[in-house]
Amino acid sequence: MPLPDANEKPSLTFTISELADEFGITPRAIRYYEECGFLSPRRKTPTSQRVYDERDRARLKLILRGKRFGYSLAELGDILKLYEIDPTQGKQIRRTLEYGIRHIQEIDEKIEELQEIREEMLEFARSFLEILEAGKDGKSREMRDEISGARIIIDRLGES
Amino acid sequence: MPLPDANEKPSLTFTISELADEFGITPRAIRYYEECGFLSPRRKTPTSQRVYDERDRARLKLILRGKRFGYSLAELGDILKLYEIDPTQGKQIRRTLEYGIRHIQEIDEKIEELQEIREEMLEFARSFLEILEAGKDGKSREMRDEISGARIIIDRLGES
DNA sequence: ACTTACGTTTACGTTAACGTCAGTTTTATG
DNA sequence: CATAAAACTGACGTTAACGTAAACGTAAGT
Repeated sequence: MPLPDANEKPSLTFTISELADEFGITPRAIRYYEECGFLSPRRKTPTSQRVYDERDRARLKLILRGKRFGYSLAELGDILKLYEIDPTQGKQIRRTLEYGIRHIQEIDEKIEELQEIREEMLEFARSFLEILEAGKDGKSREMRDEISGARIIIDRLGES
Repeated sequence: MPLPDANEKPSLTFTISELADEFGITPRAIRYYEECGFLSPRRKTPTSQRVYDERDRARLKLILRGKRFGYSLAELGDILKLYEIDPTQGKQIRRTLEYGIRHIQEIDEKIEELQEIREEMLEFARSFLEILEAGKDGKSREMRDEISGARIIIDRLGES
């Protein structure tokens, strides 16, 4: 008598609107990503509801993260492929690894650029603030408090 | 007799296609940004050629940089406004400064997120590489060289 | 002055990434 | 079992961000 396997993966699953709510998007968007071939949730019958598992969720998260950094869905397709390859299939392995490394280097460049932008913004805010501080004598008490509050925040931001 | 002012700013100027070439975009795109109100190059007559100066160039650079990080032109509009305000106009100053600070904090969040992604990618590449190394006995000399080359690169990427 | 390359405006075309119905079918619940 | 809530499948609509073509003016070299 085959007992029901107690070792069944408890792997949680999600409905389409659960994921949509969690990530602040619409079900339509999720279906669209499937149209593009980026997701392939299970179904009991070909017409029944989509069942998303952790893996699907992770992929969706990746997609949305990529979008926040300005990647188009087409570009994200390439990145997603990285997570699909079976490394025992020793054929395109080299290309895959190279692509992965290049991708990491791209990320490094983005980080550097962001740090430059950060410095610029900070510089801008500082000079802005200096002008404010120079003319604060004529200002109200309230205004002077605002200014010194901003000074504290900006100084703190300048430390990291 | 007014002499021609020898102190004229040598400020370099650019044509539309000079900028387009430099940044790898089309003149059409640059005109479009002007349509959106993000650029306002000088002209000798209202119908003659556009003359871009350093300031215009800087703004364009900012726009393109923003786009690379996933901002829409609409969002970039807000950021560009930051660079326009006259800080002697002590009215919306507080809002401006607050917006600037918030923007820096957003950048910090993006940097953090990128660092997380970087770690993930690196982790992925490492485990990928380990599988390769595990089965390298049966591989050709050439293949083994590839693998150890990748190992060096990935180890180096893991240090920073 | 002539040509040639570049610039300008106007206006319509295009593509990605969904939004928005409408009509139908599943799934959950009293 | 009924019925309401949620999902499904087309299919067409929309918006941002340009592309592209036509028709014309202008600046620069020969």
